[in-house]
Amino acid sequence: MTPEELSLAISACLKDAVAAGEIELSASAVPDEVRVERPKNREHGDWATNIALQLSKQAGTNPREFATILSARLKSIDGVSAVDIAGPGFLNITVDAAAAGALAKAIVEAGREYGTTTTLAGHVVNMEFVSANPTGPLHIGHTRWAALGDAIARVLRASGAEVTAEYYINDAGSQMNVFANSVYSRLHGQPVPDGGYPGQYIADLGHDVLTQHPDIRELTEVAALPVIRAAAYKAQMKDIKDTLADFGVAFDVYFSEQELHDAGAIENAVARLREQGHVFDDGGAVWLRTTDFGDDKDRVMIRANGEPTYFAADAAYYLSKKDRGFTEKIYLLGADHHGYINRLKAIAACAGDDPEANIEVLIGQLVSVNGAKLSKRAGNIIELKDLISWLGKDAVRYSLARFPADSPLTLDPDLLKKHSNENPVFYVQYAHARSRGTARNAVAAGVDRSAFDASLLDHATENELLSYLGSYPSIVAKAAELREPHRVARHLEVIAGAYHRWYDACRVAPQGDEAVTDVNRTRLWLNDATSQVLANGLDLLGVSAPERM
RNA sequence: GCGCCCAUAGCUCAGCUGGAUAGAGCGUCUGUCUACGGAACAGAAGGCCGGGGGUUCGAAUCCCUCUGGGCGCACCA
Repeated sequence: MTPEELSLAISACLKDAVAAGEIELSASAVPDEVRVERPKNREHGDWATNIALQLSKQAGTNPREFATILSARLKSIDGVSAVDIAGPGFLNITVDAAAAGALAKAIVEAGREYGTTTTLAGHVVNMEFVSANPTGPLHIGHTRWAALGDAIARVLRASGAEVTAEYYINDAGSQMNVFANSVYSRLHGQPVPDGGYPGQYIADLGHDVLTQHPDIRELTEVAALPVIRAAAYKAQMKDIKDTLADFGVAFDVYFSEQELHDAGAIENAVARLREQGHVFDDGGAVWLRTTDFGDDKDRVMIRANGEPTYFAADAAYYLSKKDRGFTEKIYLLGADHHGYINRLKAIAACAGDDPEANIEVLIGQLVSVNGAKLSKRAGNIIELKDLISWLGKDAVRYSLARFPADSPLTLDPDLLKKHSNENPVFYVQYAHARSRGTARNAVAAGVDRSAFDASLLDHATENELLSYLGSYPSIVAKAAELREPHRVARHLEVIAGAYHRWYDACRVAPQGDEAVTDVNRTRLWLNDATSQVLANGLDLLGVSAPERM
């Protein structure tokens, strides 16, 4: 019995009680699923619900009386062995071992599908993240969004959503000229101009350009710059894509801002928004009246000099997403961009969309290193490439994915550089490796999965492990709904802990020359079910599940 | 000045949107140890959940306020 099945059954009992007139409630007040949770205290049964406390007031009765009526019906649920009323009106439910244990077999049979749901079926999502400017390598500041955004995309897909992961390349602005100028200067052995890009990588890019265009230094500045700009951009973009690939992050679409300009999408966007009645002219500039939709001030789209603003490109880009059929556009931005939320939402509203439903801006706090913010001047910029080579992809991804985006994160570079066991990723990965090792040993000792008797999984540690495996799908669904993949990571740590305790208490393989029994065979099912859940969960975080460590 | 985010164990952080005695990892201390790989397990110490009010059966969680941090307020990109 899974917690989902139990919660559905409880809801059915509630509806029956209402229909029978035992409880006075309107039908709409009865939830379709009654949340059950795992009590911290083992004496409080396997599952507990506070539904009586929540609904008794509406029902015009007191919680304990409500609980008493409901518990009489809950006892008749197949697989429920006891129902107790505790404290102010908690219902503590105990499930018999056979009903709980059946889950082990179900998980193994579901395989990679276990944990996937259809809770977000029908959602067509555009998930934009990273979108780092192509003027330099990815660094630790981008790493959080890469790890988080990719995990969110995976969790959404696991919940049935259709997700396109997208990277917006800001390849149009004046920054690209600054970028080209910087490379040009380094090519000629000159210091980069004021406001240019410092850093060794600029010189390295210069070398790249030089190998492709050996005579580049002979050209005049005017002739050389466009060539440099194109070649350096290409090389830098390749570097970014390679790094992301090493990090296990795959984008479905790399979207070029320049192509928006070239296709006339900016003018088109202005015209469309004007049609909607939200564009006005003032002081020679063209404005979008974003204040109609909660922005602090109206935004310029076309400057008085005729040049479009970055904001205009944003609007055109939004319309592109809309035209491509995405009902939900998710933006993952750093906290330094939180001022964009209102104007992005206003764009959606001006385009005739519902800013509540069709656009979602997720803001993540910036990563700091030893309390200092990251800056080129402070010299504490750490490239993603370096992080991966120091720690490995798995440790980096896991340690960033196990925290919610809105928690400020402080990293210690010394700790980062040493490959330490302090990272819980090893705890989880080890649990997986250990379960695989256990299976290998069991098979070698003649244990197979030819028999399964769920009632034999009656040890306290088995009860605990089964309950955590059982709540895994709802954790994934919750993670998708809230865009919080860290919930999956935390739950994996809980499962790993329960597995290690079970491992210590219950052997799978027979000891010495003992005969193989159904206890061994049934435990192998549970062992393999745990491997499966850990592997499925780690995959959602983009972390590997090793057979050996 | 206005706005958004944050404050929980010595450190890094969870806390399932209001539930039972606030948790984990690391660090410190003590055990398990002829072992299906110990990267493990059991236990101890460590907390006025930043301060103060409020809401109710019940608050780390919701509301108000103060304090202390981070970030943002362009015809830049």
